[in-house]
Amino acid sequence: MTRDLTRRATARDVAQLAEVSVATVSLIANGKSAGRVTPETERRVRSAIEQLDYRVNTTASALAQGRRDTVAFVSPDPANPFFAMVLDGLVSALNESLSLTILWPRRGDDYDPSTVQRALAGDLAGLVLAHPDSTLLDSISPTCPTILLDSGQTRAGMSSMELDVEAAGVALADHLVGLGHHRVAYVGVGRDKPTLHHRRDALHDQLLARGASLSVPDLAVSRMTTQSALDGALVALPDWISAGVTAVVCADDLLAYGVLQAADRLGVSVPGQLSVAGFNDLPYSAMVTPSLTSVDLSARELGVRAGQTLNEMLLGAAPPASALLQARVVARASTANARD
Amino acid sequence: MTRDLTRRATARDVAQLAEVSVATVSLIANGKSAGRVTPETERRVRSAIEQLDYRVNTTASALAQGRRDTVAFVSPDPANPFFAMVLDGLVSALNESLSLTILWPRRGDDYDPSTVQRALAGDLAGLVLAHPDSTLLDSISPTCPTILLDSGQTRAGMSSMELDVEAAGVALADHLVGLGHHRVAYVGVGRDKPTLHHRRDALHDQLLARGASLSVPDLAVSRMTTQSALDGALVALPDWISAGVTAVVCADDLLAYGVLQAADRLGVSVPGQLSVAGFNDLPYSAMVTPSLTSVDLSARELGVRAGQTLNEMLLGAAPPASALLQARVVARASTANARD
DNA sequence: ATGAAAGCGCTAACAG
DNA sequence: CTGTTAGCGCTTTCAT
Repeated sequence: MTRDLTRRATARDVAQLAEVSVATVSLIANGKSAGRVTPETERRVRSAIEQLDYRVNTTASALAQGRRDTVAFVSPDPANPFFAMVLDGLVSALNESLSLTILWPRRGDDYDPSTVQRALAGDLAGLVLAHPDSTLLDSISPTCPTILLDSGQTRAGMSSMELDVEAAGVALADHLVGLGHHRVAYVGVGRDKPTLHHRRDALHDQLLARGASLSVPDLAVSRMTTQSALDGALVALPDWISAGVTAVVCADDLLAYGVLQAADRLGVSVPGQLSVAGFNDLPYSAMVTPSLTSVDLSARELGVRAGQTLNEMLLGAAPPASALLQARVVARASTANARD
Repeated sequence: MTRDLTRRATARDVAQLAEVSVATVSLIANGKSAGRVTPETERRVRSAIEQLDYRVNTTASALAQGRRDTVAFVSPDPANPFFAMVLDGLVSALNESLSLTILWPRRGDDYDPSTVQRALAGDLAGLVLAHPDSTLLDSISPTCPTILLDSGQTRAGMSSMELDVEAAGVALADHLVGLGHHRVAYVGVGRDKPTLHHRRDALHDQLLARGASLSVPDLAVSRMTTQSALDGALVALPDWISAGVTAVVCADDLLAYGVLQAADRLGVSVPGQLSVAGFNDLPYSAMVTPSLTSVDLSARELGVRAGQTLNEMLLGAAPPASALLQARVVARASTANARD
């Protein structure tokens, strides 16, 4: 893209100034001078480095060493705090020497093969795919250690890191049924995301096992946004109420915010008349929506584990078997009992 | 970091297979073959490329061209949605051929010179610094086009992109005084962030001009988090009330959430008894806190503009004068009048 | 202890 | 039209 703005000093410049060879400069610049270079020369070189503000060119260095040092993170939606949390974990866990580049879909809701191809075009040390579509996974073949995050599926040659949706289903069903809820509505997103289906199914199974159920047709909104859920819930809520629904579970807290908002507008009291719960506890849920029950899917932890795993794999460790992360229900203070 | 996992095919491999020279491969792989190569050779080469799953090594390519194609974004806190919004804008605006790498402080609240050094170590096409401390700015010298976001200051050789805090102060003061508020409290963060001081001062000036004022000592919390504001507000709120304060303005919506929460716990009704406002409208504020007034600082737009500016600078345009972005007050439906 | 030299994989003149 | 050649800036044997 750009060439040569205030050209940076090269190792040769330093070598010339310090009157040594580039090899020597290289050694010193990389801290490998231990007992291989006279203190005196070292001093000269360091001074030259400082004087010229020299820094090794990582591109050239990487090429010479045949080394890759960048990990790519691709996620569907930067606006969803879930991915910000994962990213946070990932960045903090990744080895210092690795740098992270992120890719998001240029436009639209979700990323497609071309987004991943953009990533794969660079030569990466590792690749982290958050919530990849199943069709997407079929269309790519990994060229570097690849980690699937919460994809709800596995693929040969890639490691998976899953949220423990089963356990979440158990915990949430326990919680809801324990409060006396039997008729539950579900709000999901109409996309082919295994993890989202999985959340729903796990919950449904557990509800059934406890004599409760998802007793009305799911509300499938088109986008994973609060607005989308608000619009949908404004329409669906009256039906739910008249069908005797006392609790609604959302595939994500973001959707739950919309439902809460709809309830507010329609004069449905939460949690008095209707309990609202969501998967994926967001950082604001606790502070802002005291009436919301969330299932903490440990998004940040997901990122941390992905980072650690990548560190290990890049050091030569074998790709681990799929890992499963714990989930737990965060029931807020004012969550009330169902009254029917 | 890593070497040689399933070695990728090189241009030479392709050349050998297709029985042409690497130069020809290079031309074709870069779409520069227009009328410079026989359809027949091109076909052979393309087939070889496909067969070997060849992709150009971006590291080598970048080195050969003396080109930099990565832009670094460094921000203090991944958990703050403000930066996620900026990032969103940045990614969507940046030229396709540029890739974005992000850096966050390894630990702690804010980034320091070492974080920026980590960025500068790579050779970057551009650098975007969000909310840099003033001391930090003094300690670095840019080696590539550098853009300061909402830093509240300028530096030679770097361009600045500011939120229009003055206008925000006017709008917010208009709004509050229009509702009858005269005694206002302020919640800030005890850090040396010019932009934050600036927000406060702009508001204060405008309040004074309208016969109102920040009539109690600021609450300066230690971290830019909801929890931090909650803790602080639990202590300060009673004092505010007894001092006749009817509105509180926070340096960020994140803090406002904490104040809202504190009000709830202390039985102070919002907006009946106390109006709460925050700078920097977050995506959830509208949905989740109908009683909060926010000043939309157009964070995403900030990222977009930074991206566009970078695109232009990398194409050779001169660094623009500091740009200023519009702000507007988002007053939610239930914002009530002050009653005193 | 230091330097010379051979690449890393690719691109960009320049020849033919 | 296609191949040859000379680097990009750095690392790394291997001599000296």
